[in-house]
Amino acid sequence: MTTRKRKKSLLPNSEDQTDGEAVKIQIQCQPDHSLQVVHQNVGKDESLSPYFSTKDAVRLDYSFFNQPCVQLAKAFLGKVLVRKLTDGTELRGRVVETEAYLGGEDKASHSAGGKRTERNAAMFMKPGTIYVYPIYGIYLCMNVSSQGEGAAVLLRSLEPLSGQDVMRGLRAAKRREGAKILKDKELCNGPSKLCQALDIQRCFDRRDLATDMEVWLETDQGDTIHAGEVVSAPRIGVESHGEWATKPLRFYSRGHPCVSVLNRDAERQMSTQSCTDFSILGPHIIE
DNA sequence: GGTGCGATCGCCT
DNA sequence: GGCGATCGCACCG
Repeated sequence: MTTRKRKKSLLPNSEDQTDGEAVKIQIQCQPDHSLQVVHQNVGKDESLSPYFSTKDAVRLDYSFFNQPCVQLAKAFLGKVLVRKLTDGTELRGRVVETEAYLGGEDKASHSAGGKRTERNAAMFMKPGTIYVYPIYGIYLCMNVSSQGEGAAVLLRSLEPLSGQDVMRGLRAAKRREGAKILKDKELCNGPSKLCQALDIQRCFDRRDLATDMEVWLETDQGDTIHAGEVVSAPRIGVESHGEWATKPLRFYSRGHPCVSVLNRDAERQMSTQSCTDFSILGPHIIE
């Protein structure tokens, strides 16, 4: 068995973003599980947009979001979340950690028991609908509804790919003066952190990730996650919900430095498991 | 690095 | 009136 070490330097840093010229950065998983950093200069006229798909990046539509919750939560891993600010700046981050909230019998879900309120209405809307809600009075979390009544996927962590300096500024605005400068891997390593870093606001609630002009999801050549690299673990912060607290409905990219909380037990268990458990594979995951 | 604790307020009962 | 799908920071080893 080989173990993969991901060096810090693999994370693109702010120097990769040059003034006035877009630089597209990808970290690609190679067939041998190694990683390759790819830089591409993208002229202004060719800047990526929802209406400009290159062979490298393609916007995902309703058909992607219209899949069962657990499957969608895994399928999100490796995809690129893009946030276009009003000044045209595009912030990009690759999804490395998600959680599935199933609704119905899932007691940890805001929509448990089919409970529908003004707050969680987006969870019952069509797959791809964004559900943004405030938590602890001061933070926001971003979910995306999936197939299934009241089911949604919580986006927990991103690997910043471009716009890191803007993200740093957005994050710093919420922190005390004199706080240490955040490293790239600290910009989006938590559900509320990614909302701050990408300027996802409350008003994004109920918007459609498949068609919105300011936020969308892309697939690119670097988004393939190998099944053996996906950790399934209990969700974070739902300890009070009995047996549902222990179900392995959190998914993250193993060994990735941007994951918010590691679960060493789950990682150890999968090391001893056969890699032939195809039941956990999403459609984009290859062996 | 890991752990413990306080902040802070909308939502729901 | 109580709680929470979190975070930052101080403290400890």
